[in-house]
Amino acid sequence: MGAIARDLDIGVPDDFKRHKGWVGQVMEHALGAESGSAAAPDFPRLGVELKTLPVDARGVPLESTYVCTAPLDGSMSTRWEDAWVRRKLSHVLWVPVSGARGTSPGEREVGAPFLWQPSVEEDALLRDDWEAFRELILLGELWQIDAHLGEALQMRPKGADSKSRTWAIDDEGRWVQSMPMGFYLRASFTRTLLGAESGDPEARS
DNA sequence: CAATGATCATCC
DNA sequence: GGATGATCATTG
Repeated sequence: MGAIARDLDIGVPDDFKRHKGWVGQVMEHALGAESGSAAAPDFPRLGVELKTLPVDARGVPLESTYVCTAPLDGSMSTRWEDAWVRRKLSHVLWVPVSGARGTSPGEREVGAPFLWQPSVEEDALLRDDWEAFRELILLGELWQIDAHLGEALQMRPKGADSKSRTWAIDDEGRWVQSMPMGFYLRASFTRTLLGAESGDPEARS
């Protein structure tokens, strides 16, 4: 990663404490992704999202993967087919980047990227989780939501800090201020995507 | 504030 | 050691 960044005249930080998105930014630049912070795919003409995936030396994901914000204001779609989460995950170019926690950004190593489209089974798994979250969100039962829910997809806070607030609708239909939440893919799920690539039979099970 | 990009810090 | 909840930077 350090060599790639230097080629692109991008600075190489000593750690991620204040540069959490650095790997993703460098890869976007390196691969010619266009969108920046816009709500569009990284490769608009291809409809492909780019996601880096931190993995350890064995190729096992170390972190969950952010997908998108969860709308808590009643604007969430009713059908999975229309879900923003689903669109974002319909075509993903995964770029594994190795380095255990503590490995400096410049020392991280890029692995073999692979283009992924959810299989029928994966789509169904994501759909089940999403529909359960949809129920809680649309019923306004936000207090029931935490990161323990969901087999593949989970919901976690997604704000500048714990004081961040967004508008939501509670269980009696009232507008309330609530913590912004996002959808994330569990590391256990992304691990199954890498399994077929790793050559490790155990990783596929 | 919300979208993009994620990892950190701490608890279990 | 892994997962949860918190946090950091940047852009429009």
